Amino acid sequence: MRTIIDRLVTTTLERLRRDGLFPADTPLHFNVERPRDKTHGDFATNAAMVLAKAARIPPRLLAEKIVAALPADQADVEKCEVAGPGFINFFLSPASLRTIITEIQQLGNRFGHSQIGTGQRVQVEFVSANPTGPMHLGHGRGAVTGDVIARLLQATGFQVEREYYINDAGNQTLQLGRSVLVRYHSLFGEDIPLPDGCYPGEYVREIARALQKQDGDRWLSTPWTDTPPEAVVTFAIDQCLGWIRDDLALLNITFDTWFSERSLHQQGGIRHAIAKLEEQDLVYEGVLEAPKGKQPEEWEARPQRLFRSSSFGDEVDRPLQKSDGSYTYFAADIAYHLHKAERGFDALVNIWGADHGGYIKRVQAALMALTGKKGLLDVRLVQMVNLFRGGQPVRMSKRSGTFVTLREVVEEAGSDAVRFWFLLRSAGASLDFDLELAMAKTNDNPIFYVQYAHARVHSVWRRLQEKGLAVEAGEASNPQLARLTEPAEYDLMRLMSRFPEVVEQAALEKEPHKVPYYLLELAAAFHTYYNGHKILDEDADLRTARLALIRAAALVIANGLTLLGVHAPEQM
RNA sequence: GCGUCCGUAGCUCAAUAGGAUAGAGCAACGGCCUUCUAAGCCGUAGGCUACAGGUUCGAUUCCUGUCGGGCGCGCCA
Repeated sequence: MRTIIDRLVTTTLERLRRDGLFPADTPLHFNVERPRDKTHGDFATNAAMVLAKAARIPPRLLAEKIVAALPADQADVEKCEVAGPGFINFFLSPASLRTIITEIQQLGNRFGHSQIGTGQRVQVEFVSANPTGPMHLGHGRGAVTGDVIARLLQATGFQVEREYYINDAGNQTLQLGRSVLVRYHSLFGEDIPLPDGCYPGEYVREIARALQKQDGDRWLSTPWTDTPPEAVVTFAIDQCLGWIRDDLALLNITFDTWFSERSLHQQGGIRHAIAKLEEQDLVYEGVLEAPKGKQPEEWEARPQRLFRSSSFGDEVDRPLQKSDGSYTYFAADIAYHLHKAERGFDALVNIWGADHGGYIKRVQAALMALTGKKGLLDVRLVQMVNLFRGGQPVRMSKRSGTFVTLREVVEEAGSDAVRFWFLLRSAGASLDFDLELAMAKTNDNPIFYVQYAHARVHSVWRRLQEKGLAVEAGEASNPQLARLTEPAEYDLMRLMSRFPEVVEQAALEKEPHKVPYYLLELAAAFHTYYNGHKILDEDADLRTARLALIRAAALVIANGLTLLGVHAPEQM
C-alpha cells in the first residue's frame, strides 16, 4: 500500500521536474509515512517541505502544485490535501482499505512476511553464556531477544544462522573443573573448604555426583590442588551445556551452530588471526598507560603484545597476549569474529549483555582491520532484568544462595509470559519482571490482553458453529465486504495493513519490542470493535463480512505472536 | 577521569530512519453486562520530554555542554 503512494508521488515529481519546476539535477528524496494522527489520513509525504528550497517556492504552495499534478483517476486514493507546514495527506478509499482483508485471507500465515532480505545471509550470535553454571534471567532476556531478532530477519527474507559461542577454553572452565574436583573429593569424605575463585553453587555438587556415578573413584588420586584433568573439565562443561540446552528448549529456542572456542584454539585460529593483523603491521610490543583516574600505585606498567585498535575507532590499543604469553580473551574474540567473516556472512549480529558494552569498539575495530568492511558487525546490548514478586524485589545473591535461575522462573510463569514480558521493553532499557504480574489473568497483564483478543475471535467462531451457520462463513465477497463501513472497522483494517511495515521495521532496526507494542494496539482496536458491534448479526452478508474482518484480525495477532515465539490460544 | 547506555504523566514504559496537537497500561475518579467470553469497553484528569545552547522549514529524536542514574575501564571471561 505504501509503495503505491510512493510511486504515485515519485512519478508526479518526475513530471514536475521535467516541466522545469525544479532543476533537472534535483534528487527526489522524500518520505511516505503513516501519520500519527488519523485525521491526517492514511499516508503523508514530506516531499513539498524537502523540495521547497529546490523549487524556490514556499512548501505549502509547492504542495498545492504537487496535489494538482497528481493523476485524477486513482482508485486507491479518495482524497488528498495539504496540511500543516506542507504535508500532503493521502486518504485511502474504503474499497482500497478493504482489500487488506482479502489479502490476509489469501496470504494466511505468510501475511507480514517480506522479501527485503532475500539473498543475504545473516548470522545472529546470542546467549553464549559461559558453560559454568545455570542460566540466570539476564541470559534469558538475551536469549529471547536474539531469538526474536532471528525470527524477524527470517520473516523478512534473510537467510539466518543462529549461533551459540561456547566459552570452553578459558580460565573459568578450569575453575569449574577444580570446583567439581573439590566437591568430588568431598563426596568421598574429605572435608575441603571451598577455595577462592571456585563456584559455590549446589549444582557443582550435582556435577560431582554425576562424575562419581560415571567414573567411580577414578579421580580420587588426582589432588584437587592440581590443574583439573581435561576429562573432568569437559565433563563439567558438558553437564552445564546440557542444562543450558534444556533451559533454552523450555523457551522454545534452538541453535543451528554451537561453536566451540576450544576448537578455535585447536585449529590455530588465533595464530591465523594474529598473523593476518601482523601482515598489516597492526601488532606491536608496547606498554599501555594507566587509565585516567586510576591511582598510579595500582598500576604496574608491563610490556604486552598489542593490537592497534585505536587506528580503527577504539580509544586505546588492546592486548592480545598476557604477560605469561598466553592469549587474552580478546585475541580469541578476534579470531572468532574473523572466522565468522570468513564464513561469508553478509551481516553479523551479536546480542550481548550490557556489561560487555565496552568491548564493542575493539571487536569492530578488529573486524574492520581484517575485512576492510565497516559495518559488518552490529552488536545489540541487552540490559539487566530485575526480578519482582508482587511488587517486592526478589533479592538475589550468588553467595547467599538465594539465586533464582531462569529455569525456575520459566517453570513458574511459563514460556509465553516470560518471552512476552522480556520483549515488552526496548533492549536498551533495564526491565522489571514481576512473577505475579506476568502470570496474572487480569488486564494489567499485556500478554493476556493480546491472547484474549485472539481467543475471543475463535469463541465467536465456535458460537457460529453452534448455531449451524459455519457453512456460509467462508470467504467474504467484495460486495459483502462493502458492508463494512463503521469507523471501528476501518480502524482495524488500517492497523492490520500496518503489520508488514511493523515487522519490516522491527527486523531492520533489530528492535523486537515494536511487535508486542503493535499487537497491544491491534488487540485494543479489536476489543473496542467487539464491544460495540455484534459480529453475528441477523443480516447474513454483514455477518459474513464482519466474520471475515475479525478472522483476519485473529490471523494477524497469531502471526505476530508466532514471530515472538508465543502461543495464540483459541480458548482461554 | 574516560567510554557506553539511559533520563518522557504519580508509577512502568512507547513515540514509525527529524515530522503535525508527545501516546498507552497501572494507580485515581465517573459510566457500560436480559446481546457473540466484563480476562472486556467508554469517559475525566494527569507533561517546560532532566537542564542550557546549537543544527533547520520542524528536535523526545541529531551535535556540544551541565546535572543525575546503570554498566564497563591493562593479564578475568
